[in-house]
Amino acid sequence: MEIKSENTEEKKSLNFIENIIDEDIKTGKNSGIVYTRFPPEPNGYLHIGHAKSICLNFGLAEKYNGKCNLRFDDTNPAKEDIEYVDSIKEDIEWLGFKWEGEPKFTSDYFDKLYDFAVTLIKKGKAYVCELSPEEMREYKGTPTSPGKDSPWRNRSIEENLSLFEKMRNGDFEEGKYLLRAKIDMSSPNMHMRDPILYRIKYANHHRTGDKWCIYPMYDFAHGQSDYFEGITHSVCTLEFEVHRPLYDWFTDQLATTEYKPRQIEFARLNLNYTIMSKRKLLELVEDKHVTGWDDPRMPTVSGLRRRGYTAESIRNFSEKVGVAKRDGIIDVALLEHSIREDLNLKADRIMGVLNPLKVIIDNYPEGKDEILEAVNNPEDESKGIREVPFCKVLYIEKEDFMENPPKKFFRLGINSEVRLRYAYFVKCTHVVKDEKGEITEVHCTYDPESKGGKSPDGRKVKGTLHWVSAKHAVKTEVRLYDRLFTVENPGGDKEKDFKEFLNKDSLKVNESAMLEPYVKNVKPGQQFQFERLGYFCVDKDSKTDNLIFNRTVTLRDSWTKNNN
RNA sequence: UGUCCUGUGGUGUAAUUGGCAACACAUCUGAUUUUGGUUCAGAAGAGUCUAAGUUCGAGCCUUAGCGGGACAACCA
Repeated sequence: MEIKSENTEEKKSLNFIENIIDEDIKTGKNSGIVYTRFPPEPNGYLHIGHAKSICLNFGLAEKYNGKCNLRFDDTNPAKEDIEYVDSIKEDIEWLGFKWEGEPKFTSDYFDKLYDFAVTLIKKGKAYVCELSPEEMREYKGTPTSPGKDSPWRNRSIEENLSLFEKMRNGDFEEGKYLLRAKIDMSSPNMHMRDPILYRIKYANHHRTGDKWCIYPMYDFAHGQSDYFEGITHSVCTLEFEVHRPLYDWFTDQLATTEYKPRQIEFARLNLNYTIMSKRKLLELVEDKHVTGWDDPRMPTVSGLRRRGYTAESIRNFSEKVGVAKRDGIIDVALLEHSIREDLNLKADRIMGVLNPLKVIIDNYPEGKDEILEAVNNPEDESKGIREVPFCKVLYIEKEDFMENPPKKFFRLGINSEVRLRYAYFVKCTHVVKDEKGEITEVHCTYDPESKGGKSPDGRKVKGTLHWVSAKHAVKTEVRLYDRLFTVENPGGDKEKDFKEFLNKDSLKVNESAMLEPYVKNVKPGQQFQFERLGYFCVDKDSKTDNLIFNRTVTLRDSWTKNNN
């Protein structure tokens, strides 16, 4: 009793899907197997909402010793493209997940699905309909009023069989005929009102080419694909909830054993100050509001990656947001917390000045250089130290100097003393201004005894500033990103287009930041903390002679936050 | 004038199945600090949408309301 807590790892509460799986395992459903799948349509890039789904599906498989397939839901050749297939694979791998075997494609099952359709026709459960789109709408009814039977609903099985075959053979023009399931036109669930199984589409498919001119609809493909692959838990988002009876209807027709996949719906991820709709993201790309799918302001996986988000931070974030069935909006602050938490431990620190202000140390010998030592990462001693050059003329951040500072300003002001990190204590004596009254030089004296930043006589200073030696500084481009939208829910306004809420200042390019010479041989993708400023990563377009850094996120800042 | 889903601090998720509402983020103090970062200590903030009922006891069960969302693409 007294030692019982030893291995009583406090039980982490399960989400509702895990509860369902636990129950299924307990009752031996589907032989206790857990097999999930992530089924993107290759019509756009993956975003952070997909990342949540990926973490969920692959995570479930890992947790329960199961498997997870990657399956491209490619039943609509008009919208899909191989470019998206490739980016999706790349993103999933980057996130750190491995799908079972080869990637699967719904198009792999076109033959099987066709055969299944024929079987349904033979059972009298499907028919060829020739209602026009307008008529279809009319016959379908509305959510609050029942539909009515199609006049083509009672063709003979032979006729249906022959018409369907002609549809497949390309004997009809596009849109002329449809294959529909015969279910119930008066069902309160619109999806059960004789849903469309196949439509004619003379489009070249990115995998099957011109082999088919009829393509199955989502509802006629998804559950069946799950079934063909042996999926046990088919996790999808809430909007498919109303499709579930249809999912079950088809898989019931297919099932010959005890095995049957089960669809479970959860609430998709929403983030404030951003949009998650693929259509809208595509619009931003096409209208050039951003530079591409991987623009660092985009909530896409590739955008976040370029912005400097780590896979681990995204996985942690997905864990933190949880899984449930109620719709909500997550605060981006949680995402930002996740990346700071990760980078605080991983990113080496360097000093860089975004808005340089020249500092001249009057009592420092002209022409003298010194090499100072700086700690790379105070959170990780194994990262060691590096050398930073120091000399008479330096740059500090403009914001770090005020002629008439308010009382709690710990930084540099006339007659005040601060520490230059890893260097010396300096005291400002006077400033030089240009004709416009702008400060152009800050003159200081330094205390030679305080080398390394240690107070020689126990004297304390409140502020520590980052700085860069002017002579050694590397001028670089730094891209400062801010949220893409100015309002919390840009997609939520029924009157206004979401693009009206675009933040005009979401990108500020600073081409004259000064960085310590350590950055000379950085490579794209490398990440750093610029001390006191934030986390930055080397952009993919960065070149040795033309460095480009992206700001991933600022450091938490309790000073500016409380002062404006 | 329908069907389905869903209502717990500012936000998101819990409460091991009926036992005095917990965790994270955000917020605010204070300490430490060669990053106004990190870390540490602490505070404030919900009585669980409403009403009635069952029960010794309800966030969990029942009923009725109310709020939010989804569904009428030959999209997924």
